[in-house]
Amino acid sequence: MKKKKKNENSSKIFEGHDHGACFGDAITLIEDYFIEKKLQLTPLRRKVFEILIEDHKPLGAYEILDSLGKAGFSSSPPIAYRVLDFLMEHGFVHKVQGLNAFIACSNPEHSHFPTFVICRKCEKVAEVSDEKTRLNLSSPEITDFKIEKTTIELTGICSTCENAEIR
Amino acid sequence: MKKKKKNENSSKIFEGHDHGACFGDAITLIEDYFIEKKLQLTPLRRKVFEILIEDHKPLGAYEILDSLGKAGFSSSPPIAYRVLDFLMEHGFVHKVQGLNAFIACSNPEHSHFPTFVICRKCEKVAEVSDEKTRLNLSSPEITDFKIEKTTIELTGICSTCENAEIR
DNA sequence: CATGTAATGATATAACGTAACATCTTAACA
DNA sequence: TGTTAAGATGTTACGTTATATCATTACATG
Ligand SMILES: [Zn+2]
Ligand SMILES: [Zn+2]
Ligand SMILES: [Zn+2]
Ligand SMILES: [Zn+2]
Repeated sequence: MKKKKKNENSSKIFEGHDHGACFGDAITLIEDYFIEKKLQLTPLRRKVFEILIEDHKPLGAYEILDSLGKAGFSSSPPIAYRVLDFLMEHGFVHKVQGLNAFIACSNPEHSHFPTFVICRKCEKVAEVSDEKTRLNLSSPEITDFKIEKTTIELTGICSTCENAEIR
Repeated sequence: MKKKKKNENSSKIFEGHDHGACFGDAITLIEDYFIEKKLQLTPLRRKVFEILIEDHKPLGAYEILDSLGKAGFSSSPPIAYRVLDFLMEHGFVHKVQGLNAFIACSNPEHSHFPTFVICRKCEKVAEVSDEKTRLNLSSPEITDFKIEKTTIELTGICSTCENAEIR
């Protein structure tokens, strides 16, 4: 199961990738994690995660509910929110606050404080590990505060969209 | 109008401050800015800003609407959202995404990418200038992206609340 | 069987936000 | 000064996002 890490040496966060491998790897990873932690990867939870990892972009709760409905599950709001909360607790899903939407984690192997880079034009979203973009939290202003969770979202325009805008 | 800057040498971001001076300074600042930019600081806009600066904490749009209603203004949703958008455009108000709430800027003199530090227990929120906490955005991952806006929110527990939790 | 616990289902409603259009005010200008 | 255009506010209606609450199912344990 040891695959080459995706985009390891790339400087382009919005590049494509081998999504088949990405999908398979992610499923394996969540299965293993759930077994190890003695959690139930129920059909509902699996389906929600699959919907997110398949689309590989942020989806609103009600979009997820639509998909769930089409797949034969209940599609009442609490269903989605409960499962999403659960998956978020365990680091397999993040919420993109600026879009009121949810996205499968691109790198659940790391315990991390992810940064999301969001193009306002093409609406692509990239998750960047905190190893790459790191807040300077050493300033004395923050020493009397214990950080439990971070929301870091960078909105702007990707080079592809910017080049398109110029002409 | 040259007052000593608030908390200049403090290491505690959740400390109190001279709110009378804070309020007065902020009003003066926004008045001057609006004159300089030939913008209308109308009664409605002034009132919304006063509500926020007075409370000095994040308020939901509907809380603001309540206050507006009590002050004799219309309290239909678009009123608040329009004025908030306007004040945000000019940097006098920020949205705290994690709370769906709005807060007066603590430091509108700077053009900045602010960081918000949010205690989940006492719900106090501090705005920290980007001069203090700065993202490392030099990583090649982000060089093909032009950042226009940042959302940086650190949620956790302040030392006061943590000490209270222990006993 | 009785009880407990985890997960899911279902209804209703709260909270947040916007589109569209009407009315009123201000600033600019002939 | 009256006309006009732009800016600001008001109003209705609606759309979207999220939660509270209670009911049901399934399965484990004593
Ligand atoms: Zn992640
Ligand atoms: Zn783009
Ligand atoms: Zn600010
Ligand atoms: Zn606190």
